Amino acid sequence: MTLDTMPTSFDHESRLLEEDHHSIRLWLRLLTCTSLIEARLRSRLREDFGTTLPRFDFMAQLERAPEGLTMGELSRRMMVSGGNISGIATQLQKEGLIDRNAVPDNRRSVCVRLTEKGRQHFVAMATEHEQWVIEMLGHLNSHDVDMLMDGLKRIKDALVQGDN
Amino acid sequence: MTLDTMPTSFDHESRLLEEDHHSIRLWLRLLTCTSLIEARLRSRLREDFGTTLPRFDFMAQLERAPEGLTMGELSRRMMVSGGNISGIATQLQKEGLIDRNAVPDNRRSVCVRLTEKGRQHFVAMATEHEQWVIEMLGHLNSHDVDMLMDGLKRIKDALVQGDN
DNA sequence: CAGAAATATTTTATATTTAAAATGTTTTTC
DNA sequence: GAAAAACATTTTAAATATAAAATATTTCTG
Repeated sequence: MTLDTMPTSFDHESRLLEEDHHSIRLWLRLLTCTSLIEARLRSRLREDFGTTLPRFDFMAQLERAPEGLTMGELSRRMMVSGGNISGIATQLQKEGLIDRNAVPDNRRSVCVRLTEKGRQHFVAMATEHEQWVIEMLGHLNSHDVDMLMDGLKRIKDALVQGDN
Repeated sequence: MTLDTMPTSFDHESRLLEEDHHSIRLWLRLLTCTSLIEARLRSRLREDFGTTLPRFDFMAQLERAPEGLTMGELSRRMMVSGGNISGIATQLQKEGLIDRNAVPDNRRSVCVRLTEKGRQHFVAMATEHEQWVIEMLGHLNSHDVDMLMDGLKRIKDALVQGDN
């Protein structure tokens, strides 16, 4: 390295260090917001409905797919392990909120659907759930929401893009 | 309700419904981004260092507080239960990465600190960890980062403000 | 200052989560 | 078409998480 390149090099270095911290700080703030919201939803679901967030999310996925989903598809959409899905499904089935059926053309797969009882149960919870989220995020003006949606989309796209 | 107020009322109604969905969609996107980042950090920590995210976070809190932290303070900062903190501390202490000392003026409290071995171990991990976060978020330009930091701060402040 | 209330941590019991192994099924490859 | 590879789910074992009870200490209150 020559003397006249050093300042430039240093400049890059310090700019890089700043960006490093920006990334970390953004990540920590993202994590804090998510944890705070999650904790509140979790305790409300427990208090008001005696259920858990994973169970609610499981049912939410099924409600959006009336024709049902395979265990693997649920695992991917909820971004949790297959074993986890398996455990939650066993519980919900025991309580008569979902059913598991064979898939005609693939005997490895299992198709999970909400039962009518499960659907009704979910709709009651979802109404409240939506209000809780609005209580927490509804104060943002549409400009802020759009900015956040946009920035987060950029993060999400980059993450699912460069997948590893 | 008179006929001439109906359109306005309907308008409010539909605008409200839209905002509802905006809140839910924002929350889901926030959760997706956090889950994706968390999953990747988790697997890298396991692959490269044979450790877990909670243990890393525990040590990260201590590294930022060289004078040490009480168990309760750790619990609050990490936003997890005291029992959880207690369990992780037992592990890390067994491995010689932290120590627990009495607090002079309050015999109920325990002061946890990184040992020198723990500090060195953490610094090695943190260097890599920072790079992983930069890989995931470093592509954002400073304008996007500022917007996100700002919007997230607004969310965070509202959450810790109206605490329940 | 004695009893009550609050605080800090640990322990216990239970549930959730993950990774990895096990099992069974389907597809690919040679 | 048989063996190998890939896929889908379940089971298992270990770590993590919570709430609630237990223990010990400190502060408050009358």
